[in-house]
Amino acid sequence: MISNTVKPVRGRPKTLDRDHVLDVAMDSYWKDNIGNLSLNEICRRSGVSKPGLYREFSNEDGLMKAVLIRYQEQVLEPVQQMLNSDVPFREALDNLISFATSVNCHDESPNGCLFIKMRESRVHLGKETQAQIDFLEKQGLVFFKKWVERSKTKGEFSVDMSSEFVATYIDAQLSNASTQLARGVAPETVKKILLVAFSVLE
Amino acid sequence: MISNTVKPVRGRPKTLDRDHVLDVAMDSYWKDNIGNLSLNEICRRSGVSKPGLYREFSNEDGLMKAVLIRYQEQVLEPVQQMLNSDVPFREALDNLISFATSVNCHDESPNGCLFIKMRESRVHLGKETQAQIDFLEKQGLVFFKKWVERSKTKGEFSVDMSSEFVATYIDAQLSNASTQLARGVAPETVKKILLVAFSVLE
DNA sequence: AAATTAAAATACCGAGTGGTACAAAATGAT
DNA sequence: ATCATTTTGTACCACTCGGTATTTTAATTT
Repeated sequence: MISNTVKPVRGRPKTLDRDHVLDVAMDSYWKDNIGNLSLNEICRRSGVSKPGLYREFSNEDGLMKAVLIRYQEQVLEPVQQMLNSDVPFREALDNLISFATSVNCHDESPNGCLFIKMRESRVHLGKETQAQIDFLEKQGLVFFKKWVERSKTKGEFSVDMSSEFVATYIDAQLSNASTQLARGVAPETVKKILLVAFSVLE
Repeated sequence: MISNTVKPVRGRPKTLDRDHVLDVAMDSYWKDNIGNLSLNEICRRSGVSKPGLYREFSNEDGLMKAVLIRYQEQVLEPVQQMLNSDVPFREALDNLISFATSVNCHDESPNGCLFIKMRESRVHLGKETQAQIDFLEKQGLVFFKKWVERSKTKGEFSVDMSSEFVATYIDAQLSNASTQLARGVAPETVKKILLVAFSVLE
């Protein structure tokens, strides 16, 4: 948050609100089809001129990467912190299910996890965005793995599976839930499926 | 397959090979991002002029619907027939896993199920295609449900879940597998995940 | 041979894309 | 007041999209 407080000594004062643009862009990518969502549309929605957007984010790739970083900070990090706390495994798993199936938006529109959504269309995004996706994926898997390992040492997890695989399995099931929510499947149904899929972990 | 044998009495003879266009289109939609794949590109790949394609399929929506129907006939139907046979539940489930994780293409490129891929981007497709997707989805769920019910009466399936939910669960897991394959996850990993996810069904 | 019929492809349409050149505007420094 | 500096937005670029009007070509019928 240091970026917006530094003011240049001379020149026309900046009016572009970086955070506002990122909010609008994040919301847009989240709700609409990423591939069909143009920069023009984001400019329209955020009330920013196209050159202004390019000056701030270089190009579409830069904007998407910035959106992903913001998403990590605002949405993913709290979940990871929850996993890092001393919540018992089963309870943390339930929290995870709640996170994954919570309808996070005030209005209608599709839901799901923006990161997973972008990961699914990874190949068609820019290089910077791809790298950020890969980074978040790797980081997420490491988090899951460490969490499982900690739970094993605490004796809360005794299924005979490698922590690595369990992390992959959880990631897969959460991805599935996100995809289904985005498709419009009822959250209760998604929740039921997650419960059954995770029932093998105890 | 009657469509191509009827020959008009007069006029310039037809040279457009409908099946060839459908093959190319199916392959293209399967491997590439559907949203980024233009009719121009399909014309280029199939060696057909654009008006030719429009004469045959009316528009993009018509082509996609035709592709979906072809996919159902060529890929989905054999699977459903397998489920309709008297194969024991567990064996049929294993077959299903094999189907879902088989790398079906000669060359590199992404894999997965085209139907599931199109279902995921349903909202952005044409009306006819949407209707076809809905039809195939409903039909698939009915198939799964009947299969589970038959297995229950045969005593091969004794888990306490409604056949309806089991059908939904299986559909969800297969969708997940398809999405992962399309994303480039190793088929063996996908297979492992499916095995674990389906282990609750026995 | 002429007329009819149908399918062929070229060449175009308006709209939208990601991206940029450029001049007006707004400030501080001289 | 003028200059230097920075941000602003208009207006444009080449390109691609889905879709079509139009003319040419190849066959049968008369």
